[in-house]
Formats: sequence, structure tokens, C-alpha cells
Amino acid sequence: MISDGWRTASLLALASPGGRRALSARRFDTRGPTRDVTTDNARLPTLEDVARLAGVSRATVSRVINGIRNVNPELHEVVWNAVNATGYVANRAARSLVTRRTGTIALVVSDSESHDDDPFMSRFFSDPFFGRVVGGLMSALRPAGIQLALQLVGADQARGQLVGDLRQGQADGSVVLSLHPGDTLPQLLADAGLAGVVIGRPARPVPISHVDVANDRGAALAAEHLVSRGRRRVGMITGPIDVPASVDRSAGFRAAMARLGQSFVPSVIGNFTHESGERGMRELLADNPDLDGVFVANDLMAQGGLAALHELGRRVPDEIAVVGFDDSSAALAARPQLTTVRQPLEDMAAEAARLLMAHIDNPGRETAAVVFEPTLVVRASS
Amino acid sequence: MISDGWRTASLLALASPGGRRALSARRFDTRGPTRDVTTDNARLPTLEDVARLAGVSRATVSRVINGIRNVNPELHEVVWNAVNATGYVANRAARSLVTRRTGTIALVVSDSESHDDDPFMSRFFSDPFFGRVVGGLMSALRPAGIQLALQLVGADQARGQLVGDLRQGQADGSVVLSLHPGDTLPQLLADAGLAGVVIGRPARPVPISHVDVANDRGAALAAEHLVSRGRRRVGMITGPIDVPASVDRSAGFRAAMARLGQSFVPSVIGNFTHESGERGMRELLADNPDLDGVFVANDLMAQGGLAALHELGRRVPDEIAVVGFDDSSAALAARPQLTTVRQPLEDMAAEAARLLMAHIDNPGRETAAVVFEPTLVVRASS
DNA sequence: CTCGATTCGGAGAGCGCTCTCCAAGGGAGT
DNA sequence: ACTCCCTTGGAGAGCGCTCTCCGAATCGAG
Repeated sequence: MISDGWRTASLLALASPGGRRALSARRFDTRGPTRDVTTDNARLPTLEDVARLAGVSRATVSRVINGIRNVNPELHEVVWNAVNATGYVANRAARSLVTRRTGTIALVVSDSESHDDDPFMSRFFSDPFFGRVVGGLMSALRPAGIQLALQLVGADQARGQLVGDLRQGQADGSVVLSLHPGDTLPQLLADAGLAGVVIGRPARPVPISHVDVANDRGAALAAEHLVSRGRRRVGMITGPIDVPASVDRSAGFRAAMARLGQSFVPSVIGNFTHESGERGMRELLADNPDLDGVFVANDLMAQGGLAALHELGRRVPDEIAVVGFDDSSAALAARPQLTTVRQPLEDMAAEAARLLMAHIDNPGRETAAVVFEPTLVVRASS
Repeated sequence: MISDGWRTASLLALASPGGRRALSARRFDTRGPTRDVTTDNARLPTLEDVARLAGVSRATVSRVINGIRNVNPELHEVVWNAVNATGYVANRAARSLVTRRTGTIALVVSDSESHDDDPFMSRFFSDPFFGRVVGGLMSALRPAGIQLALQLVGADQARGQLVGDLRQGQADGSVVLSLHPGDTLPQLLADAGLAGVVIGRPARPVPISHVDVANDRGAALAAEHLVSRGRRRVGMITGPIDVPASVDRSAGFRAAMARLGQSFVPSVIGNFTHESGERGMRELLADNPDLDGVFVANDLMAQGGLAALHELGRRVPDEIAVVGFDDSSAALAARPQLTTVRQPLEDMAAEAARLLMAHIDNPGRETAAVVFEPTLVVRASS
């Protein structure tokens, strides 16, 4: 069907830069002076170019590239050769336009109450948390050829804007990282019928998929570890009582300790800051001077607790053992280094990405909650 | 080929809302079962819809929206009303296709030697650095309606891939954050003629714009501060000698100390890690026991240095003052908290974004280097 | 009152891709 | 041998937008 002569001819045509350049130049002449011709002389190859070189139609090249349906294996190879020869890469915008997919998902970092920029940034990016999430997302997204777009939303007004943009197709879906319990964003997303996956359980039940770590099981690991270290009088510094993760950690720890024989766990409530850990530890010891172990609901507070312990002259871990939660940078920075519960964040993020992709591919899919098991990282503080 | 009858029929169908819906439904019926019709019934308004509602042509609406040329003010308002009434938002893909702009810039985090994922992630995301950069970029990009896409590149092979994707128009340009001196990426970008701005001076001169902090001036600030605190025997722990920032800090510190009357500054070389700071401090004091001040080229090493000092029983800052560089999370975590030199990262990132946008708008623009002034953050260690 | 200059808005041609039709060819069944 | 089906590949119609033409309308000047 396809004559060798023709195919050769087309190859020759492509091989001669003159012809191409002329075509290209003419096209851009019509665009007026705003466009600098010098930057465009290297016009990118299109499907058409590949098709011509391969001696087939656009449709066939498209089929080969997208790996669909039935294409003669022989042609298949011819096409791929042409693709490689031209250095063709599909134009995202064009593809997007017709498929109605952007090939992008948004990582939405949502802070309900963005005061200044400062607390927002530092609380969130200050530790490996964000990096681990990004890494995990990437590991799942890259093989699928999907881009990650970063969106930071603070004020509520920005929230509505975001949903609008998302609806319009800025992204096919979003992974939400909420800094505040009871964030309205998950609900907004659900209401708008947008594909989304939340990392961390939302405070109120929302019809949206999420991935989470078994905070209660993590706390239980801490309890088991402390008891296995011979600690019999164990206390706890909890996080805020309106944060789901915090609630689960406290409940899980109490339940595990009860199971292990300590029915009452003296506790004080902190707010996840270094300072509140310091204060919490002082309070806790003031009321219960004979404690020999403390579980602290996050590393930052645990670090503060260690500082307090140091000033109080209590030796760690000899006199009193401390276990944190998160395995953040604070755990390594603390002296002694902190035994802590680690969330498999990379895995969680990767799962979030996969879940999101599943929702995107199948909008009717019902929401799911995937819960991961934490692990204990033993260091010098226990 | 296509009968006029058919064409007329479809036009009529388009004119009547009912017909449109029917057409639309038919279109999606043919897409097979993968597409859930319920999610598509809320088809997004197009320019065409707005134009029809406003009683003008697509072209006019487009002109109004893009704020160009001469449109009758009266019509202008009519069009905007129609836009608001329909809730129209321009389709990025379609616009992209014709403008050849994606409205996206890539934040490329490049690590020349990505061993495992671990050092990559932790070194980079472990501190506010990344967050501050992202925040700064966003502040400049959001007003311009430009998206930020995250790209992590490790292996060299990924580097080539990235350049390919970038060329093809994944993004209009990129801001490069290189973790390793002598990264090839800036050069690759320059060679490919892609718009790019590097944060931090590249090790070798590359024809690409960059923003940087005046590392030498920052070191001078540290020197002036130490001297003003009455320190007369000051030493230094430097960073690796192949990192430009490190070289500038050392040179700047030496020059400033010479100017202030201390012609020789005892130094040891570190590698920016906590451990090397610890070791460096011991070495430095072993050779120069009478030092009363030390400038350390980054906070992590300074933190290590403080730990060594603590173990050696030297009181900080009474007996010996320590000044770090970066104002990272380590500075706050250190005991005592670290006096350190802070880079105006947000401003630098914002400037990088503006510079990049300028390059995008004007491809012929010549490259620029913008250097920012650091500030000194005084805390308890000096 | 006519003519050129100028302003304004519409028509329509693409941007590069996907995917539905449809035609052509080849193999198997009757 | 003929029909029918199945496989394969081409033609071409859009996706929603921008922007160049060009025609119409308005205005001022001669």
C-alpha cells in the first residue's frame, strides 16, 4: 500500500532542515512581532511530523503512542522509530483539551487559619513531613506521567477560588494536606464532586477518601515498648483534644497501658508545641514525681519535655524514659535522641496518589479509608 | 461531503439549550462506560456560552476577558455580566494550546547524586528552607495566575528527561534549586534555551539568571557581631571548599576579621553535617584552646559544635560565642539557641519568580544576577 | 454631501491531539 | 467460490481558545 518511494520521500523531506524551517517561519510571520522568531526556529515535532516520517496517519501514531488497540507490530516499530528520530513528545495542552484530563494533580496544603505567613510555613515545612509526602506522591505519580502542582490555601476566600479553579480543570484531582482539624476543604471538595483524597482522617466524617496511620496502634507500640523497658509508672502528654490524630493516640495509649496492667495514666494536655511540652512535663512531674516513663503525643513536645527534664536534673532514660511520635527532625535534634513512633508517610502518600488516580479513572468509585501501621524507632531516650 | 442539512441541524441544535444538552449527552454516551455521565451533566460554560448570553461573538468575549484592544465600554460590562452569570472560567488547556504558554512554572529540586531517597529528602526538606522558597515563589506567582509544579530530579538520566518535558512545554520555565555544587542542570537548561532561574550561584559560570544572598556580607555581619561582643580570638568552621556559598562565607569572614583587626582566623573544614561540626569544634579547640568566638558556616554544624562545647565543659556564650548561618530549624533547636545569619529567602524566591516571568515574556532578555543582603539574628549563643 | 480615516466586532482558521466512523483487506465458514 | 466478519489504518470532526483578517459603522474634513 505504502510505496517505498513515498516513504523515502517523506524521510528526505524531514531530513532537510530548509523545508521545515521555511514552513515554520511562515507560520510565525503571521503571529506578529510579539513572538521572537529566534526562539521558535526549533519548532517542536508534532504528531503530524511523526506520522509523515513513519508514513502513516496521525491516528495510527496516536494509537501506537497511547498503546491502544490493534496496530500491526511492524508498523508499531516503524512508528516508534519515527518518534525517537524526531524526539517527539506529546503536547500536553492539546491532549488535555480533548481528553479533558490535565495529567496534573494538585497537592493542596490547607491552613484554615493562616495568620501571617510565618506560622503556616514553619509549622508545616519545618520538618521532613512535607518532603516525605512529596516523595511518596512522586513515586506513585511519576510512573503514571502525572504532574504535581502545589497549591497553598490559607484564607477561606482562597478556598472557594481553589474549588473553582479545580472544577475548571486546573487539576484532575487533589491530595489534601490539612493543617487544621475541621478544615472545611474536604467537605467543599466532596460537595463539588471533585476527586480528592485527604491525608489524615478528617475531624468530621466527610464523604471523601482518606489515608491515615493507625494512631492508636502507634500509641500502643509506645506503651508496649515502655513496659518492656520495665517502666511501671507511665504518664502522658497529649495533643489538643480536637485533633483526631491526637485523640486516637491518647485513647490508644490508655487502652494499651490498661491491657498491660497500668489502669490509670496521668496526663496533661499540650498543643503540639515545644513550649507546651516543656510546660506539660513540669506539670506532669509536679503532680506525679515518681513517673519513670512518659509518652508524648508528638516529637516537638517530647523535645520540650526533654529540655524540662534536663533542667529538673532527671536523667533520661535512666530515671525516666521518653517516647515521642512522628519521627520528625526534632526527634534527631533532641538530646538524647528520641525514641519515637514513625508513620509510613511515603507509603501513605503513594497510596493517596493511587487512590486518587482510581477516583479519577472511575468517578463513581466509592470512597475508601486506608489505614497504615506505624513502627517504633528506638533511640536513646528510652 | 457533509450535507448542509446536517450542518444546519446541528447549528439549530446548538442554538437551543435543550438541543445542546441532548448533543452533549449523546457525545458522552459514545465515550463508553468509563465516563460517568452524572459527573458531566454540569458541563462547564465555554466562551461560546458566554458570547451567546452576552449577544456577542466569541472574539469579543475573548478580547474583554484578556483586556486587550478596543471594546466598547458598554459591551464590556455586558460581557462581564455574562461571565459572572455563567461562572465562566477559561479553559487552561485550550488557551495553552494556542498561546503556547502553560501558565505553569516548574520548581525543580535537583540532586546530582541521589543515593537512596533518604539523604535527598532529609537534607532538603528537613528545614524551613523549602517552605520559605515555596512561599516566596507563590507570593509572586499567584497574582500572575501562574501555577507551581514540583519536579524532583535525581539521577542524570532523569535530568535529560526533564529537559525534554520542559522543552515540550510542561512548563514555561523553571526555578532551579540545586542541592549539589556543579550540578549540570543549569547548563542543560541554558543549552536548551529554556527559561530558567537558579536560586544560589552555580559553581561554574552558566549563562542563566540567578538570585543569591551575599554570603560574604553575611559572614561579615557575623564577624562584626562577634567583635562587637568583645571577642578577640575568633575561629571558624567552614563548609566544603567546592561549594560557592561556602567559599564566599569563608572569604567574607576572613576579610571582615582582618578589617576588624584580627589578621589570622584559625579554621577547620567541615562538610555541613552535624557530626562534622562536632568534630570540627574539637579540632579547632585542640589547636587553639584560647578561642572566645567561633563562626560556623551553617547551623547544623554549629549545633554540632555547641554539643561538643557542652561536652568539653565550655560555657556558651560566656567563655565562647558561636554564630551560625542559615537560620534553619537547627538554630532554634540548638541549646543555647543560635545566633545566625538569615537569608531573605522569601524575597529571593519571589525575585526568582519575577525574573523568570520576565525571561518568559521576553526570551531575548539577558541574564541577570540579583544578590540579596542577609541579616543577623541574634540569639543566646553569642 | 461625499470620501477617506478610523474604530469596532464578527467570521473563521487554526493550535495539536484523540477517537469515531468508515473503508479496505484478509481469513474462515458455508 | 462467495459471503461475512474481523482486523487494521485513514479521514476528519471536533476539544475551547486566540487572533488575524475583513466588513460595517461612525466620524470628521473637504
